[in-house]
Amino acid sequence: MGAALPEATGQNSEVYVLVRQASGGEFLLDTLDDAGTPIAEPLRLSPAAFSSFVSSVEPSSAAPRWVWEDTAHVYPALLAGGIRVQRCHDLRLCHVILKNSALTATTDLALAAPGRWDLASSTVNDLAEPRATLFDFDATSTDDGADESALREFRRQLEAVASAAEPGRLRLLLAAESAGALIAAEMRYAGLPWRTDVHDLLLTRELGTRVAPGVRPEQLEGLAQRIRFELDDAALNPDSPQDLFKALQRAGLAVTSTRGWELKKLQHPVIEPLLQYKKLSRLLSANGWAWMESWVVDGRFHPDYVPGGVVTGRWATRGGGALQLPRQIRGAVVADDGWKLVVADAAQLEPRILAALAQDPSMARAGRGTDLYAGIVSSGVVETRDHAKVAMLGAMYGATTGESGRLMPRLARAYPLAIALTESAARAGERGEVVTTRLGRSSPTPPPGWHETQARAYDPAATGTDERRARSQARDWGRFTRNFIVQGSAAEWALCWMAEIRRELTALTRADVPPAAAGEYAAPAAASGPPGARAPFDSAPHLVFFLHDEVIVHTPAVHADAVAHIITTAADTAGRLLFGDFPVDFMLTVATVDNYAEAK
DNA sequence: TTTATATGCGCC
DNA sequence: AAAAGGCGCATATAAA
Repeated sequence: MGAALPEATGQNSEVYVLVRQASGGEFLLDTLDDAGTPIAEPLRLSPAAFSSFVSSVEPSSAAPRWVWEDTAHVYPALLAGGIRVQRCHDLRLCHVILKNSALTATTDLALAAPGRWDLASSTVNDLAEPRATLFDFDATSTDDGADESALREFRRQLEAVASAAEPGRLRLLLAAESAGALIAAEMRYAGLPWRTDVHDLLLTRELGTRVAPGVRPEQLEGLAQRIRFELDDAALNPDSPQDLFKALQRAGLAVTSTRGWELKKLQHPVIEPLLQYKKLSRLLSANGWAWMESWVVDGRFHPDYVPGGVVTGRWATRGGGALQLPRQIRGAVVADDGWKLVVADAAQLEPRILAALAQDPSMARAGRGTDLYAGIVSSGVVETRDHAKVAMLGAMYGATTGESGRLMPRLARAYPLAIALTESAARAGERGEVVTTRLGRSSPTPPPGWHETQARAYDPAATGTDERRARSQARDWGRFTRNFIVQGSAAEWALCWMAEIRRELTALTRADVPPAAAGEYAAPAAASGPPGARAPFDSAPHLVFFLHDEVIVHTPAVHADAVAHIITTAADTAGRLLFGDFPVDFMLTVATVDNYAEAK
């Protein structure tokens, strides 16, 4: 195992190691400079030798940036061997960004026909099990002659960034997106500590004792009986929207659906038990005992995050619903003995992002050192915090009616730059144009048929219906682009925040764990925590949960204060990375707790 | 019987 | 009064 990495050749240059998997399962490694030029002999390694190689260069400061097609494909196997990497470049995720970005619109990469790099990530199967090889990574060309090899793709990506309008921003975005992929794999591997006994207790208190699948628990059955009595329908199945709708009509209730928010407005003895039934029924079906059985393993919930799964750059999930974990059951998230959860939430993240995007000094000032909505109130813009909040949401989502629409003009007077930015993003969308986030992620083009509908409204023969349809469709897309720049830029801030947290957490305890000697691949030590604790996450603080603007770090109690400090500092760093010296605060609420329900 | 769509509600 | 921007998931129901 004598292959050492060459020294970096300059201050700003980076050493990349492109990792490809050959059809036989062997790994092909190319050491490249930041132009994609080989600077060492390629290596061909067995899977074990590959793990050994990675662990021999990590976590040294001389470790390269690993370049691979799909983090979710390669990284779980390394983690299963107790090996983490510091940095990577996820070709598939970066391809999507560069292909769509307005900043790289004229590059070869953006102009190329769709190929295999445009395929969505395939699903990952078992934890820590690498998937079957999907592509022959030895192949350098496809039938149409296009060279789609990983090396060629990587070079095209480097070239696209280098010739982009804002290469610095894109470099940061690609690094952050790739760090997100590492974090997602690590969080899934480590898992969120989950007490099934506490979960069961919460369920039993709400629903009654546990019953077999398909059987209505006691509390739900009682509510169903009350609903049947109040609607005078002994055979009613409250789980059937159709049946329920008819029964409500028969009882003289003028409803157009069975949605909760519509029922809430009505006065009738059935409403209270019905709303309660819906609430409990949701708990049972979404996060009941069946969910517990299939998603909690050895005291850990393993959320399956999908980085970049949403057009705006937000993450999605695939099974398990980690991004919709209801408040009702957060008490089951309990730190291990001797450990703590540090729960941090970015307060009013999106308005602060908007203030910074628009470089609006007044809005930035409203959020300085305080709750931003309170700051808007104390500036005399509106009377209450609720009004401030609903007005801001309206500005970012495009409300035109209701209370939110009424308050908007006052917001526009107080914060002209911020509101002008949201309006200009909306107008761009209405014209069918693309908008771009702070770091360079661009919105998709309107859906098929959109332009045709717009064109039809300008035809001399256009009817009123044509015009109304076109106007409504244009406004819909304008609301999307208006929100895109804020939500997408907030997602970028969150990625930078998490990447900083991860980096600093690693540094915090690195001294505790001596790096393996070069060429020696140490088997992971036996886990010291509960059965579900997995090395290397059984001894050091690590991220376990992410929810758009919120993170949870599971940490040995002795490190909790240091972790809280790292999280707070990382928020400032993320703000500077995106917005330089523009003076906007990114405030956090940070709580060190034993269980998630205690936070907030 | 299996597969696709609709509904309703959870999260930010 | 209505119910915004982004989603995922379970269940019921319709279609194949």
